[in-house]
Amino acid sequence: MRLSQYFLPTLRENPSEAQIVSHRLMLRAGMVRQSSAGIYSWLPLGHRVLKKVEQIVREEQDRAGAQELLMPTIQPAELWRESGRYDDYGKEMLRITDRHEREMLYGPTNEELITEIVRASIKSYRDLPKNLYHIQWKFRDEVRPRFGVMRGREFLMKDNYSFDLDAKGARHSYNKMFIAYLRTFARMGLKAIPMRADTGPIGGDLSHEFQILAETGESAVFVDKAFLDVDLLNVNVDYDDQAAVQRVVDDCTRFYAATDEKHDAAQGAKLGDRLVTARGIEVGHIFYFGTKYSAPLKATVAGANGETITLEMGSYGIGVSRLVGAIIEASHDANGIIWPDSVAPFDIGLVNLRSGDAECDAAAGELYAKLQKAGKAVLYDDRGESAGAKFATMDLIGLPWQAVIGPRGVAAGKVEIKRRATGEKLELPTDEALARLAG
RNA sequence: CGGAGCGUAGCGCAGCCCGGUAGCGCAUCAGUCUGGGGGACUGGGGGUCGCGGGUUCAAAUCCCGCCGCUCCGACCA
Repeated sequence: MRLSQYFLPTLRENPSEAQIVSHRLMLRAGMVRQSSAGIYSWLPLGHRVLKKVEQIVREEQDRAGAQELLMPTIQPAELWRESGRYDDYGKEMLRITDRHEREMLYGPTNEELITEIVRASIKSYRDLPKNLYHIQWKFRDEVRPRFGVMRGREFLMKDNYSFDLDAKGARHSYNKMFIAYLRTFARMGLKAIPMRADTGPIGGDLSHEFQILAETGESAVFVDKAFLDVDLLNVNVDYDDQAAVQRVVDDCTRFYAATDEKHDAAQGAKLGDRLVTARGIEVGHIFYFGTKYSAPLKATVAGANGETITLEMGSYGIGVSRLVGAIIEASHDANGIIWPDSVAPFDIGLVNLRSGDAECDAAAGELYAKLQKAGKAVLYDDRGESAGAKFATMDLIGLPWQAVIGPRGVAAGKVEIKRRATGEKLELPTDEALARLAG
């Protein structure tokens, strides 16, 4: 993509409404624009990141055996009356009336809808277990949206729902998601710590939140220092091996870690100076809640002996749009964003320091074509801006690699490449630079 | 939902107290010079001062109402 043609409205100054770093940088880097409180448009650069994050989530869900579907954003109030949550949910739920005066709502979550789908179509114990997910926009009418995309009212969320015959099967479904979550966050360069969590209005008796430690986190968290050394980034296991899966989960929960609501002061005190108090950004939440929805909604199947079995359910959420902000909170410096390779909107930023100069244009154009041919996503800054402006833009938008072509380098047959994360710069002969970047 | 603050050009702000018909920096457009970390100069364009009402000869400025946004707290992926 040529930057001269790309829609990338960067801002030199900080918009006054943005208080935290990820919000400021997303606005400045031209990733999002606010439409109204807590509701954002995703501009091309932000949209690319959102899609990358979404795709990683999708791949790890698929790997763990979940199946993707897509449910609507608008749901009938009727269903929510069946589960009893229509009144429980309160003002956070956006209620809508259609032209026929039917009561509808913009879904804040999908337990009712998925349960209806399953109860209508799954009738036999032989059809279980099932784990179904979708990645869809949700709306929760927060009293006080803030922190940009991290606490919006409209947000993109992956949510899935497991259906099992018994508690043992449900536990395994839960454990698989636990591991899928660790893998998902690790692929985004994030260390998300699983913590025993409050189950909230969704209910249930087994729940973990996945928290990224960051100063701007919304809630206080308490962690055993030893936990910070546990390798959560290289989890790999055969999902069908129930015992092995359980061992991994046990291993990753062996140290104390709790959110504010679940924190046990006495247990924390026992840790002494091993207790770390920090703040966390919640990027995922998993629940096992048994028959909380399947019972009132009558989601049952026939068992082997013709008996009626009420389904055991769990639900699992990942805040996809929130993750984009969370990644920035975890990875930035004074000059801008530092994207982990896996979610970067482009792999390489190619800077032509002297657009309009025949030799520079030719060298940059050639490198641009070759990198693209090698399968790399390249943002080519071919604008007539000054060198400083181009460097500042590249640092701001945080592409993992920068390749710089200028008259000095062209004369010597060299290209300078810079790693955004470390600032390390290397001046290499053109073909070596190409090999390095294309590798 | 309680408390506070702010709405003036795309962004950041001044002007408001003490009424006289709008200004600065950045961005933007044209041109010239520049050219390895948001460069310089010259000349342009862009604002029903959030909306509605009131006071006044005259309102960005004073008064009333509304709307929006932000911050602190209680609540949430």
